[in-house]
Amino acid sequence: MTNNEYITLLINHIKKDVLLTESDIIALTKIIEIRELNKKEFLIQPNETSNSMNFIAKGCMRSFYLDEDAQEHTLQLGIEEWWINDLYSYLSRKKSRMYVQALEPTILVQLPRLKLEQLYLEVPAISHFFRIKIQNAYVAIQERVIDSMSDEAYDRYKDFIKSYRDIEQRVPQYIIASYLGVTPEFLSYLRKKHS
Amino acid sequence: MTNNEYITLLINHIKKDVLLTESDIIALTKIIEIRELNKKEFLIQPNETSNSMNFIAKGCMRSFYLDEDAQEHTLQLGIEEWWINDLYSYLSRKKSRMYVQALEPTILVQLPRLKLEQLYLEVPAISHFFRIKIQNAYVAIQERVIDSMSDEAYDRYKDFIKSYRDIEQRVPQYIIASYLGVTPEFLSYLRKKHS
DNA sequence: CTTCTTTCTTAATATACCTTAAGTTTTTCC
DNA sequence: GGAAAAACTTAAGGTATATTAAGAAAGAAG
Repeated sequence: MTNNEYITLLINHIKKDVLLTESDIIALTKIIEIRELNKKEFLIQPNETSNSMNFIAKGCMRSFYLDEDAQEHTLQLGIEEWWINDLYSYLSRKKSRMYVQALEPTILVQLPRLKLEQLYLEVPAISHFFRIKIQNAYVAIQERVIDSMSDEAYDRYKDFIKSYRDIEQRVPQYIIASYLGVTPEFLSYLRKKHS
Repeated sequence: MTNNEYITLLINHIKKDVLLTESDIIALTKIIEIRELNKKEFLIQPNETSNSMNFIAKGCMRSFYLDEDAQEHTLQLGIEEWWINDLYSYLSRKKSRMYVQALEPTILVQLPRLKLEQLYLEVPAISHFFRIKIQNAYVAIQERVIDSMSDEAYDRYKDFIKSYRDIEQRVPQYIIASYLGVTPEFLSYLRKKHS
């Protein structure tokens, strides 16, 4: 795929939620940056600040953090046409405590914050689009709090598969375990027991 | 306290984050509604839709939901000068699955959504203020996901006390237990063990 | 194709947390 | 102030999940 095709993917994605005129699209296209990541490469690391919105045009990404015992906890996963970020750092402009990492060779369509905020003034539809996205992110994370309170790990695993059907096949089990908050050994045990 | 004092409390609260002119304050005041709740009374119940932003002028509130086993899970707590809501329902305009309940006799300063959205057009500072609030809510809930992944319940309890120092004394232990995701018996055991 | 590395599984032992039940303390309300 | 209700504690026995360690399978690299 060419860069233009990646940009078209983003534009069609946005058009699912809001109307864009030709001039909106031109203004949007002007601020786009394409970023390629190798497998395992980091987009964001602790103490960096997120300065862009990142649309996955190709590949697979995750965000995670390390606890005091250096255990990984995966917070978010994404594949083609999902957004990935440390939204905390992006919104608050504070330093991230997280890693955002490519799990496969990945191509991102990026919108840098400063230019994007300028664009909001010119193209209200884009502002509206991101308001919706941030609301959805809020809803999703609240869903995650609720799911994580279901103390049966197998129920959480079923919830995970429901929300991430397409992703489950593409990421290693140990990352799913770190998303669910169990050890890989226990996830392996659960999968055997219920199959 | 009189209604005017409750309104002043809200205005001063907003002024901590954004500048308000006299005419902004007048426009804001026009849309305000005061709501009194008895102890244990519900502001929101499942299948209702949240249609206002709710500022606690006096009292103590919580939001919680019931899981399939009818267990309560407390998601948010708040006292004077905190906001309480099912922000999911408010933002998405969908039916809530949660309860929002007064834990003490409570007085809310409410801003109804339709009028508030009109006000955003007239008074950008108010729009800006709520953008900040919703970003903060996002940050807080992400914090909560991260905290809830610390699998040592006593660590979560210490985190809870750090973020809710003023609230801990005012709410029953069993609600704290339902916030932490443990049984009241186990919380009681932990408190004894670590004291 | 072969070797090295990463990921996944199995199983034994250990522990955090739950369930139940009963007793105690605190709060509510007439 | 006293009775009833609500909240808190204690303890015994049970279950879900962690830890450790070792081997098997799958993937990456030369």
